[in-house]
Amino acid sequence: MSDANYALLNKEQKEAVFHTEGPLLILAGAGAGKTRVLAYRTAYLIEEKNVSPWNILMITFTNKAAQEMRDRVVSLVDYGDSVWVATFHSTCVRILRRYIDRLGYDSDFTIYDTDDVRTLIKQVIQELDLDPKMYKERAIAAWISSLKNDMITAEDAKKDAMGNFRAMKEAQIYEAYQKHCRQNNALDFDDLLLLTVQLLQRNEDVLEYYQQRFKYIMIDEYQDTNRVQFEFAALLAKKFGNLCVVGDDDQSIYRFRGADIRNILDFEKTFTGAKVVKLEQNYRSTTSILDAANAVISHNRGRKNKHLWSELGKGDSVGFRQYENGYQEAEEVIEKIRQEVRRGASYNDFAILYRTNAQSRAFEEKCVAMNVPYRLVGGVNFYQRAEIKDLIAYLKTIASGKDDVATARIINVPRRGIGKTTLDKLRMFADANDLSLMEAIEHAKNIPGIGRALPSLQAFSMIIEELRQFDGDIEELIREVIYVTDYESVLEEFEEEKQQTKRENIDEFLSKAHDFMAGWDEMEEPTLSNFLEEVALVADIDDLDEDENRVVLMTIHGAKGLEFPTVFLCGMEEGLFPSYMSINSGDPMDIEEERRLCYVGITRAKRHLYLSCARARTLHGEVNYNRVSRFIDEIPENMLETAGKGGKRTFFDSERGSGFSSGGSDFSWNLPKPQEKKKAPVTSAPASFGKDFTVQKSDGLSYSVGDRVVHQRFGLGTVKEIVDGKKDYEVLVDFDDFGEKRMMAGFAKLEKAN
DNA sequence: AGTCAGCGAGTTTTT
DNA sequence: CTCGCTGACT
Repeated sequence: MSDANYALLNKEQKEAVFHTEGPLLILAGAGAGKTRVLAYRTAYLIEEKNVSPWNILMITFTNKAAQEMRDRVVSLVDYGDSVWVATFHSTCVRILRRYIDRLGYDSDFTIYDTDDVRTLIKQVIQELDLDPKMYKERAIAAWISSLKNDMITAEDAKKDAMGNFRAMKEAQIYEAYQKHCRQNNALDFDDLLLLTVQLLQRNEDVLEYYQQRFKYIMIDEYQDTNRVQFEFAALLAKKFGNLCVVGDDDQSIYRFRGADIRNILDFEKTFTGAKVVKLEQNYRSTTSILDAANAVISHNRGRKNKHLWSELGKGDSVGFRQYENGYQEAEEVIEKIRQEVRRGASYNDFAILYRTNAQSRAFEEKCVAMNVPYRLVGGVNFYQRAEIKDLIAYLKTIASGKDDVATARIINVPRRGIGKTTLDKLRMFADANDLSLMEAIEHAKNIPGIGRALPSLQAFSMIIEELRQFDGDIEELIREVIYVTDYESVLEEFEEEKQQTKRENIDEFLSKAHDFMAGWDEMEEPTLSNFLEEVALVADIDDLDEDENRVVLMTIHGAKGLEFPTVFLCGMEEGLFPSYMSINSGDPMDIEEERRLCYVGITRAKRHLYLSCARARTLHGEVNYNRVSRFIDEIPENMLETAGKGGKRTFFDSERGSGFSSGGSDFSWNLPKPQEKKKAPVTSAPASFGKDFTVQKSDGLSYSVGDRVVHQRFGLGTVKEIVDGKKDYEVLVDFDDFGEKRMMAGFAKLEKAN
């Protein structure tokens, strides 16, 4: 009947699963099976305790984790898909969409990412006539975020700032920023949580409704919750008290983002009578790897005492190498991977982890050069790329027009001769008449002194109006935006290679829109604002597909919650990891956080762990000479396999037998001697890197008027007309099932049908 | 009024 | 090295 087999659980796991009533803290070490415990606990509640799936709330940090959890629960128990599994942020959005009018916002609010926030703050600083050198939007944004995380409002900040000039100015920026957000009907990430808590606090009926609905609440990664998140959970759980949190204080790595480790450390104090279960058996890693992890983390103070152990045997020793520079490090790591693949390993057995995104470049270059397929996670978030943000800004403006940040972004993209002066006038006019920027544009002819810009503004206004009338799905709408705005001309300003990347990104964006439309039956409705919301709340990690046969490159932060057979932890250098910032801050807690990060990195490895660093590293065009990281020193020497007696100096092809291997493993660190190495046979690496895409050169098309062509989405059709545009062809196709469509050849991916 | 070129400054991790 | 801004030019 049930697929949940509770006998598979160990003693502690059972304890956690069967303890359903009252507050419960599950301290789950890395790889101790917490996802399984949460999924089983949910199944148990539904099957054995007759709890309705509808009454269960599970909160995770990423959409990916939520999806995995949902899949797990669905596979275990009937009606598992009725359990509310979501991230903090999307949970809050869902609540706010329904009730935010109680706080004076419209329910079609847009969501600001960090970029939008900075743009707006910069604008506010200007408006307040403050020196941008003194007040940097980056720092102010971080400051406002941390206040919001601690539930401190602008009014509170102003009170606290009394008598302090600078603090007063900063509080004013906060206040003005918040005012603009409200005018633009926009919420930043922190608002999503903060406003939800305020909503619940101020509206007894809403609170009552959700308390009643979520009788059982579970929160994953509890060590990374901040003050608002804590408040949100505590508020919802207050009525029934069934709050189950899972976390590991040793894996708390988001203090910089406001996470408060005390949430987990003080759980028992806050929720009196809480039961605590410790999961210390690790099912992921070998003892060698766990020993190294334990050795490092034991240097931290103020942690809950626990000791991970494993039954998986000793396994290979942890390897360590110091290379001359970052390029060499990258080359040898990639070469090692190639070697292992030749011996039967798969590319997706490997992850290359590093502290900062800047380190990814060397690895990427070597992957390309050495024909190793890879997947880069992180860096600049896909949706933050300029061309994508432009298109999103168009969509936002089309959808509501209240978001001035979006409108201002695209008002002159492509160039329409609407410059700073005109923008300033528009802003003044909008401000004086209580209009949005878009509304001001629509009334441009009433603005005195608008001068030559008037025709351009009217043209812009027409374009937006036209797009608002457009009848079609989101993917088609985006194509239409590109077409009617002549977005091509924006791309053409860049050099060939960059254009290429940008086109790929736009293609990917189109296919995401397509997927969104295709998958809509699972969601409420495929509206534009739903699409924009989804787009705002995705994290890089969310679309990592572990089944893809590629080496994964990402930061250690990104790797939390994941596991790989072989992990390369690179850049183990003082100043890089731990970071320069954390060493210089003077706050020992900063170093402790770095140490926890190191612990997270180490514990991602299942079978093989290779640590490495470089003597010299080029960063922003400057060469730095770094000492070996203190974290390496914290691992007893006998636990590390270094190369030769010179140890840390040598590369892995030094002497025979001095390689990274030990314990009779079939993996070894020995490489071919340099001369053999020159032209290693090309492996079976698929010749695809990064994203898949088809290139459609604009010189010459494979089809002509009258030809039958196939479109990815619209199927078969007949080419009616081809117009030679500036750089791309504009093609008119009469599709059998969809009628006539006009499209840019570069984006349409049309193929001649036979 | 808008655009372009040259100069200076800044760079941890991200829902 | 790349982004963003200031100041000169069209």
